[in-house]
Amino acid sequence: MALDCAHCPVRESAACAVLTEEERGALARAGRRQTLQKGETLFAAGDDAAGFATLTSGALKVTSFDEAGQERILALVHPAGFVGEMFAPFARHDVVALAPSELCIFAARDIEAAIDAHPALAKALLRRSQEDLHASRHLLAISNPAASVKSRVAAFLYSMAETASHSPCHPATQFDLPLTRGEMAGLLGTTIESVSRSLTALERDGLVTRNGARGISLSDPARLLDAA
Amino acid sequence: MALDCAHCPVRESAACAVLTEEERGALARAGRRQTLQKGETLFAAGDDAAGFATLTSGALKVTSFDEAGQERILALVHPAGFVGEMFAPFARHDVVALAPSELCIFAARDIEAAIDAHPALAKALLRRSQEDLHASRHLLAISNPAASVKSRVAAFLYSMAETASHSPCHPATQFDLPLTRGEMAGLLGTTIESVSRSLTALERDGLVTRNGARGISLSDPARLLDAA
DNA sequence: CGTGATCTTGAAAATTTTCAAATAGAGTGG
DNA sequence: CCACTCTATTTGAAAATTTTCAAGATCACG
Repeated sequence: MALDCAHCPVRESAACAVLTEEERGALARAGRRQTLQKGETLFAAGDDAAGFATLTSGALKVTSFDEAGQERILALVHPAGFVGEMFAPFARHDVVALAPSELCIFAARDIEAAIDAHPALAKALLRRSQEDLHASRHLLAISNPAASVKSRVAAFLYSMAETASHSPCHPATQFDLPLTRGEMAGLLGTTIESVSRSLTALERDGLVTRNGARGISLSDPARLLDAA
Repeated sequence: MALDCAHCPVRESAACAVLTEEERGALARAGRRQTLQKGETLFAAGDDAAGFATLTSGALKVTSFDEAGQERILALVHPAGFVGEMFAPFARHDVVALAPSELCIFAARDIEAAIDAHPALAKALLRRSQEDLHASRHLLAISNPAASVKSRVAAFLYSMAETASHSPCHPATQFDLPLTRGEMAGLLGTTIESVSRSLTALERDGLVTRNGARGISLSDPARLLDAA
């Protein structure tokens, strides 16, 4: 399906927002729209012709598998996020939909041509890449094995509260987790059971209220940050 | 001290290599050379006027501290690497020399002007940022708390063997660790003692030979990757 | 309302950390 | 050049955390 930027929910915030109408139109003609069901794979590690994509709705995970076949989630991608390994000859990680998702996908050569043709796009992608780098380092910090599982879960909940919030400075006090227990375990480097026990403990401490398996309420999100 | 690109050891590989002689000269006049002793801080978290730097020799670490004051190493920077948080209003992490180091440093506004003036520079920085992102995700994968400390140490040694090698595809079989046990622990999210015990165990398994505290020999580096 | 999947809880087993002490190394001043 | 001292590393044993294995409890949905 061709792209229709006029109705794109992330037209203000995605990297392509820096282009003029005409430039964006030209890029849009090169790309196409794709829908993914929960669990479907966008790119698989080893693909040598993987392209690039901007997520317009839904959520993705970037994952790797260790020798034992254990999945580790390396990144979450939210709407307006951009995925694809620029300058790498093939994809090094799997990218899978966490929820029903819509994307604009582009062939590698089209993105490269657009970068060369539109300096503003290169700069916008640089900005986004730096944000991804920061997010990756943040995940590295909150998944520190030296910290207890409980504090890792608490730090993750705080991050999710920030992500769920639409105001930039204040975390949301109520939201639904986009991940299963197993995915949270894969992100934090622990087990389903330990995540579950940590949530129970945080609830017992009065830091969190659970509404079903996915719903989270936080009366004072900041207190999560100094949870043991 | 002013910059002298003609004798720069990374003039072929750093981001500025994509500039013409004249462009690079102009940028060089805006920057200056700085030397750091081991342990000295280049940028500190919270600095609001942190700039940017290309490392020409030595090694740096990018670190954060958790609430308990525990250091976590988020990244290692090698020669030709570029540090500085573009698009962020202040530095979010500390950057400290692991060894005597030399750098070219630039003010934020000069780099921003150069990005706008030279599209090739924006593209080169985008490439480098993507490499940093990949390195960060690789660290996330090898420091997975779900894996045993021994396998994390083994994966780290393999990474260091790749870094130490000057041929792109084959890891070095002999090299010196640039990190103390404490720094390795901070990188892998464990303790000094556990790192030490893991090295002893890997040596007992015949995967590694130690020469003093820092020297490492690997008869078959690839075997490290499936070390339990 | 089943039914399968996801989540929670319990108790034993395993790993890792902590605390304590011994050893090895690097640098210094005699 | 050697003894000394300070730091970094290794090793040991107990304590703590986490994982594993095994059931239950809940939830989403057809």
